[in-house]
Amino acid sequence: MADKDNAPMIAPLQPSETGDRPPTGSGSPLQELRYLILAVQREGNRWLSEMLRAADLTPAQAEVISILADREPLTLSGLGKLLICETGSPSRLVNSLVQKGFVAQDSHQTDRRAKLFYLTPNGKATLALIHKTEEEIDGFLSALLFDQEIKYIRSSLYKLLGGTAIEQAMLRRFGYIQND
Amino acid sequence: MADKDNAPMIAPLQPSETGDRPPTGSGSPLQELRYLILAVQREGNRWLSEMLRAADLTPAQAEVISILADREPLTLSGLGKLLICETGSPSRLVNSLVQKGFVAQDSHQTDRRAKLFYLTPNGKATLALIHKTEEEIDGFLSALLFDQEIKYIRSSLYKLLGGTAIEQAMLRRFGYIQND
DNA sequence: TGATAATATATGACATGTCATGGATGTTAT
DNA sequence: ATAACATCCATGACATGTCATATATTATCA
Repeated sequence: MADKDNAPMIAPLQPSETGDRPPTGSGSPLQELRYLILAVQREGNRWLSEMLRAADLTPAQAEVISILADREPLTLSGLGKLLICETGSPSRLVNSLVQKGFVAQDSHQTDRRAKLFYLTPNGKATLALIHKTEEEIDGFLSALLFDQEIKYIRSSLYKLLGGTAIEQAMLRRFGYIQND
Repeated sequence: MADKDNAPMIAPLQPSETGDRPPTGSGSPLQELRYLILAVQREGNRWLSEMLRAADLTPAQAEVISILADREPLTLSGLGKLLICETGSPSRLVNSLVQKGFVAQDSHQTDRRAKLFYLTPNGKATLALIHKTEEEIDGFLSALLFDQEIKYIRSSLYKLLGGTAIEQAMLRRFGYIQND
């Protein structure tokens, strides 16, 4: 619009709102991939937030409830080794669920430093929406991606996690590692 | 404190730290994919943070500088249409860069609501590290992924963004849309 | 023109994510 | 036993991300 192909030295008088595309294409395909992963994560998180709002849950909180439903009781430390959304010990995240009445705690039998967290009945009640949400996501993904594509992406992305702590969390969560 | 009626019926005598793997495998391959994307994004962001810390920049701040380097001057609104890391108008994000002296602003010629932001010399100086960081990421990705894998992932992930605002941002950033 | 809607920006509010620190408790090595 | 070390947890600090709201300015149109 504002740019003429034969007037490269002259700054546009009415610059387009998002500027001109850089001449060389500053983004390599690899940078594009990096931002693409960011974009999908962000967009997915917004969608998830919206769906979980009906249960007064954030995506991170829903991940905690989901994990507890499968493996309670867990300590903060154990939970931290399973969470993908956050590293370290999820003190505040779990506390927000205690505040909401979805999670309660017991003292640990043999380690007075640790607490054991488990779902309350109200917490378990949120599982209906969480599972419905997960199914909706499954439906969305399987409508857009062939099984073969999913396998390719899965194998490629696992390569990128090679050797990291979060890879261990993924493997613990999805069945390749029994425990720790 | 000890046992409530909603506590698990049988407390494991020696619970493993991360609990037992759920019998049915609660995560479908599609849920695994969802968490995998989250995991890669998180791990990448931590790595990026670490590398950019030498320039006192966060990943989001580096994205702003990168975009401005290619397309300055931009308004907040124009920048917001190009940013992947954040939706809406990045007031606070850009302000943090003004505070650090990496970005300055002019008044817009024809719209008194808008401001035009551009890089200061100090801001341009950070591009050396930003580009070095991007090259390091490119090297990492190309060492682990074949070109064909990158194409597959790219095409699959773009499908997931179909019709969203962030897809427009990706297209504007990476050359499929000239302007707006 | 005048009223209405749309846009650009700023900011409060809230919940993350990440790192660092510190206190309490448990484990290990001597 | 005990001193050194490691682990569990809580919390302060900082920068996001997201949404909602408020204000100023511009665009639209009856």
